[in-house]
Amino acid sequence: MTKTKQTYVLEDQVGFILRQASQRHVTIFSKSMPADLTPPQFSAICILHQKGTCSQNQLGRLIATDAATIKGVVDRLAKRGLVQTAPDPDDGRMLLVSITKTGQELAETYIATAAQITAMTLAPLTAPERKELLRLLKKIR
Amino acid sequence: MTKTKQTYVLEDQVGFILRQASQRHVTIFSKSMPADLTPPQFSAICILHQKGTCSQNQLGRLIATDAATIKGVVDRLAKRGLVQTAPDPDDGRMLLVSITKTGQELAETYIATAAQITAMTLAPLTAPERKELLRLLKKIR
DNA sequence: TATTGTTATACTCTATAACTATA
DNA sequence: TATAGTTATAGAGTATAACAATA
Repeated sequence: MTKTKQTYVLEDQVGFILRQASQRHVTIFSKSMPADLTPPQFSAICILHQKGTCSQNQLGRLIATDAATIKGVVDRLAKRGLVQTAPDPDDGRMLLVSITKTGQELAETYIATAAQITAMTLAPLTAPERKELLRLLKKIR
Repeated sequence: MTKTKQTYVLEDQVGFILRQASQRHVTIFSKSMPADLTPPQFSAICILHQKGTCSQNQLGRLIATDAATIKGVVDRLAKRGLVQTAPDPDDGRMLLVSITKTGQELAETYIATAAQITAMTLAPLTAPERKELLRLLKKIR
C-alpha cells in the first residue's frame, strides 16, 4: 500500500488564481478608464446613476463593500465633486449620498468604456466559456 | 428598426463578481487559518518551504506580487521570525530570503488547513465544475 | 549606459473593533 | 436591542520615483 503524499500546489489553488485574475482585471481597468476611477468607485457611480440617491451603508451593500470601506469610497468621490452627501432629515443616523450632474455625465460617458473593459477581461474566452465562468463565479461568491 | 439600448448591469460584470468571489475566499481564509497569515504571506511561506531560499524579487514573481508589494510581505514575515533576509554575497543587488525553522514548521502544520480552505471555497461547486472554473480562471489571469 | 533589485512614498481597498447616535 | 455611521488600525495592492549594484 502506498501512502498518498499530501500535495499542495500553489498554482492550482483557487484563491491564488482568483487573485491573479482580479489583478489582471484591475490592471485593464486602470489602464482603460480615462476618468481615473477605481472599480469600486465606478460601481458606486453606476448604482447612483440608476438610483439617484441612497444611504451610504445601503450603497455599500449594493456594491459589496462594508461600512468602513464605502465611507472612504464616498469621501473620495465627494472630494472630486462626483457625489454629494447630506444627513437624512427623516432619520438622523442616515447619510444620504446622491450623484451630482458632473457624476451623472461621467457615468453616461464611461459606461461604454466599462463594457469594453469587461470584454477585454473576458477576451481569452469563447462566448460559451464566458457565460460558464460567470455562472460558476456567481456560485462561489 | 429598434435601436438597442446600451445596458450595463453591474451584477453581470466579470470584475464585480471576481471581486466578490475573492472577498468570500479571503474571508474563509482568515477565519480558517489559525496562524494569522494572509493569503500572500502563506503563498510566500509555501514557496520558501519548497525552495528554502530565493531572492526577494524572484519570490514576488513566483507568488504574483510586484517588487514593492513583496517587500512589505517579506518584512512582515521577518518581523514574526518566519523568514530571514540577507544580502547575496555573489550579487550585491539581491536580497536573499530564506525560511526559518519556525516558518518551516508552520508551513508543515498548516498546508492541510490551506487545502481545506480551497475545498471550502469551492464547496458550492460539483467536482467537474471546480475543474472547469480553474481552467477558465487560468485563461483570464 | 542599461538592467536588475531594493527602498521610500503615497493612495486605495479591505476588514475588524470600538465608539456614538438614533430608532 | 438593533441599525447607521464614524474612526482607528492594520494588511495588502498598485504606481512612481530614487537609489545602489551589476553587466
